[in-house]
Amino acid sequence: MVDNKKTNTQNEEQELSAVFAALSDPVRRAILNRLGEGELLVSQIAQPFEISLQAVSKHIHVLVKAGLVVQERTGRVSLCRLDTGPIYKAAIWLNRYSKYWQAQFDTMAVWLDELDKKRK
Amino acid sequence: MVDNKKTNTQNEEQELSAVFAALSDPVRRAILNRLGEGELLVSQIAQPFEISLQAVSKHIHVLVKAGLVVQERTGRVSLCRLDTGPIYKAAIWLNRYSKYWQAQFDTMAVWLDELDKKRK
DNA sequence: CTGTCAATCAACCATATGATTGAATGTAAA
DNA sequence: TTTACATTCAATCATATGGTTGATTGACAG
Repeated sequence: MVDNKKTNTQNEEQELSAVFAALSDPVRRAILNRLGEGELLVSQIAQPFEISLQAVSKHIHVLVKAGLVVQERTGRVSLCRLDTGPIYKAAIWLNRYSKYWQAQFDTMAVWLDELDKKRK
Repeated sequence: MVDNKKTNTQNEEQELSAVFAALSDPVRRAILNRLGEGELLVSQIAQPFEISLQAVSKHIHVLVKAGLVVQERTGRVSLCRLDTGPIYKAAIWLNRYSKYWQAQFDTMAVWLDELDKKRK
């Protein structure tokens, strides 16, 4: 098996790109939010959206390819659930900027307040 | 000033989309990495890349639009530095999945080990 | 002034993305 | 064994993205 450090790094880079790209779409983030509350069928995921079922199915596929969602087909339905392994890596990458977070901590505090207000 | 809760949420969503989209490109992540070590001119940022200066300039512009980089033009040069405020929001968003992190903590530990090995 | 140089603007191109509609697949129910 | 239903596949379309090259802007040096 040919697999050196450089190749690994490239794979990590690609994986990171796929995760961030998957998270860059509001529909996909909404799907992840709903899956955070429990497993759902494709049709259940699609229900609240105004776009077609096929479009939602494609979004789910993007999430699966990025490793954020696992799909398990039993019979004619397909259960989807979170698989947040790769999100670790994204979070870890973001954490490398933590020293800057400290410097601008007030900004974050303000934003957290706003977020709390919205959730009431 | 017309600005209701729904509009705010949409703005937050768009901002989050812009941040994640900006982070989804390996060149832009590399730029952020380098800026993490200090301020740099556009030409200095472009130097290690094989793509054209114009392409790098466009990448920087994407980072500026996402609010991750601030560009300050003095004379004919343009200093770039990190502005990680919006990264807070991305990190906070990711943290909503922290309960899943706990469940799969072993996976993260393994990945962190690999990361350490790479940095040696 | 005039030429040089950092950076951006502009036009263009190839490919990727997100959506649609219609057909196909395959399981469950009648 | 039909029929209905959940999901995916396929073809198509409009727009976004990332790259190129060439022209433009605007500050500094000779």
